[in-house]
Amino acid sequence: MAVANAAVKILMEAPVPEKRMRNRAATEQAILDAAKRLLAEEGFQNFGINAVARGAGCDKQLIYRYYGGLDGLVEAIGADLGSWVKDRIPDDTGGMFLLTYGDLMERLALLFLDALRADPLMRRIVAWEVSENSEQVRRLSEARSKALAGWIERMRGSLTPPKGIDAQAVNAMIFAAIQHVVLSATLSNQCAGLVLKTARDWEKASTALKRIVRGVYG
Amino acid sequence: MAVANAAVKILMEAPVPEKRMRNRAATEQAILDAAKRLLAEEGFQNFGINAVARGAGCDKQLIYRYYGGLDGLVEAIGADLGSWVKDRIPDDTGGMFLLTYGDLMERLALLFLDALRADPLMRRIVAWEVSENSEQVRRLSEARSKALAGWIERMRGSLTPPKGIDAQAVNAMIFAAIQHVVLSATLSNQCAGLVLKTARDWEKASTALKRIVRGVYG
DNA sequence: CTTGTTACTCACCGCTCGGTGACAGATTGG
DNA sequence: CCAATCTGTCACCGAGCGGTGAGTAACAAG
Repeated sequence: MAVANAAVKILMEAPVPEKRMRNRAATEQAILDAAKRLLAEEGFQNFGINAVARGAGCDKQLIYRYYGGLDGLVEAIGADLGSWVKDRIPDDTGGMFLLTYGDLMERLALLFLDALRADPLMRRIVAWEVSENSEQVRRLSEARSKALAGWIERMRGSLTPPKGIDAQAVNAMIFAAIQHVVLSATLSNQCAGLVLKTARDWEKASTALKRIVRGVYG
Repeated sequence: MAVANAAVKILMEAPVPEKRMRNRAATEQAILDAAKRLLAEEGFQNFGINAVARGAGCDKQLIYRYYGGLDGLVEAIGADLGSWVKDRIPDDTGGMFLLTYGDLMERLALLFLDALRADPLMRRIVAWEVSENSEQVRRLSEARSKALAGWIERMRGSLTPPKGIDAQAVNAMIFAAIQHVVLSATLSNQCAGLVLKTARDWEKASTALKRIVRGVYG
């Protein structure tokens, strides 16, 4: 029995020569990558110690040792979110000069829409934020909020909103709309009766978004 | 040991004379109520057969028998959602005549905002919709969508949107904004940097919403 | 080679989950 | 009266979860 098991073990491990080395840094990275991949692909529902360890191909004990458990790992994901800003800032303003606050917000809204559509991890985090209120998700939420605020700040330049308009409240509504539309469409290809499947459908959404922004800021 | 257990059992059951009767209809209702309560209060995360049975004070076997499992129970909740429409339709138009499509949409938006804020079950369902794509939530989502569409239809009357505007897309954005703002605020008292705690804060949100609607529809 | 330290694995714990089969007591029909 | 049916309870299954303590293999220093 023991002999047979040993034989099986050898046979199983033979075609896997690329065995991970004894390398703490690499293992930590593998764990973090697995966590992000798992969260992005499977969502927060089945996100747990066992699943991450399985995904990283190591023992869960290492997650406790290197990250202090799931909480610490989630925090590490949050820290990684800071890089989101850098990746999403285009070098130029898309060939147009942002003369007015309306120009800026229209561009920000469309950029954010596309960025969120293209980023499954960020989408899962947003969904998590509106579904749970644990300490974990609160820190993650804070990191995302900071990253987003920083992104907007860097894009804003010196433009200021028109007087007489509560831009913070209006912008919150606009960004809320984008987030919910993208989340809803990702899972069900529609939002509030509006089908969002083809590029043509999304054009409609963009147009509506522009119209809303322009309606408020001119 | 067995004798001691029996004694304990008698002692524990003694002060509970209000034993539920043998009454299938009442038990079914108790299960459904418990399910709705649980979903509304705890969210979909810990929503399961065991939890519902515990909440209803009966054995989970009865849920399988009477509803055919969790799926059937969720479907029953969805069927119940139809009553949402009736509860949320005010008899009058709030003392104002809805002369324009803008009037209508402003009123609908504000009504929907308040209704969602006041309805924890509906909020949990919306959060569920953007977090999971199981068959369960898809049916629930469909029921909610139908209820909402019917509600809007009955409020709309004979008003039609202005030409040249993709009202369906714009309205989807507006309703998406409301849903996300309410969800986010419920769990974290803020949305996209906008604090939403006091009635004063919510006034700001309402004002912004009105401004957006009026900006589009005049 | 010996001795520690570091990186990593394994076996096991208690618990809850969804799901099922067997059974007990009340009710009803003949 | 017995028998069937309905309502409800209970014990149990395998599986997966988060978490932990003990052990093992690689490496560096002496």
